[in-house]
Amino acid sequence: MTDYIELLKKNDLKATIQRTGILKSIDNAGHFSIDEIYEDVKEHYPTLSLATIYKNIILMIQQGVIVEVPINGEKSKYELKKDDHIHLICKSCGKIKDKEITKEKEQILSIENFQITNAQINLYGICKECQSKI
Amino acid sequence: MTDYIELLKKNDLKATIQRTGILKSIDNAGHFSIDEIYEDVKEHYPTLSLATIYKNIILMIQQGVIVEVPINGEKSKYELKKDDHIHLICKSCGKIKDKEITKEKEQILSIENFQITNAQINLYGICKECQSKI
DNA sequence: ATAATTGCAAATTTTTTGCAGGTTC
DNA sequence: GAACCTGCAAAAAATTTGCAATTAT
Repeated sequence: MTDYIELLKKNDLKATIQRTGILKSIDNAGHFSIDEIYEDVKEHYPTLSLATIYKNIILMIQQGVIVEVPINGEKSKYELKKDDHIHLICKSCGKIKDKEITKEKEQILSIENFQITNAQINLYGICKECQSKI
Repeated sequence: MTDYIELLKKNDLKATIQRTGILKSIDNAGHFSIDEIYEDVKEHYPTLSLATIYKNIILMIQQGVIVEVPINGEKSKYELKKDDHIHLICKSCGKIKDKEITKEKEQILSIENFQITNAQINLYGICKECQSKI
């Protein structure tokens, strides 16, 4: 259970209840879109406005607290920043699972003459659960 | 030089001049956003409307002619569909380069219990040219 | 106390839609 | 000739902005 107040302050952002709420929501879900965050946080905090979410998503990305996860054909989702990892995106149920990037894989991805700062790897397909539903 | 008329027909789409124009524009540029396509095609075809581009991008993705390339913090770009490959996206100049995924790399990316249909790999960083500009 | 943040409403931007006229096969 | 496509204008959806009141440090 992350301390969101600490996380915000560490990144030069004031710890408002809206921000901790947004972070908690994203963290619980793993990956959440703006609208999903809005619906979720509003439950506990009905006065929250969409504008506040938009402003804060931008800020928190700038400060490196969260990261955008663009998804084909959908609105982007957001996740807490952590080490680069692979997203397994199920085209059937829509769930997103994280998978660690091993040293081996990292090695393979490295490329001459290009200084990589961060990787974004989305693998689209059918997850185990959906495979067995056939 | 691809035959866009053939490409469209093969994928059950009528070969209109707007569609071949859009495809040519994307193909020349490698990766283009809706707005970039619009500005580009309008040069030769001033009556083209944005609505037509939107409609056709959706259709051509459905038919597998083109593919969406989502970019962090920007509007998506689109490219002609081809074998999965890596996008090297320079954070300094914005240029996108394609890099082939070899069979061995593909092997290594494969994951148990997940049936991959397509991969989307974006590596963000600084390209060779921008590195030497320092 | 100060500077930053919120939430509202309005403005802007982006995307979608309906439809009459035109085009492709 | 039938089915499909285009471009327009209008509608809807998504995002940004300005500002007065509130809140965090």
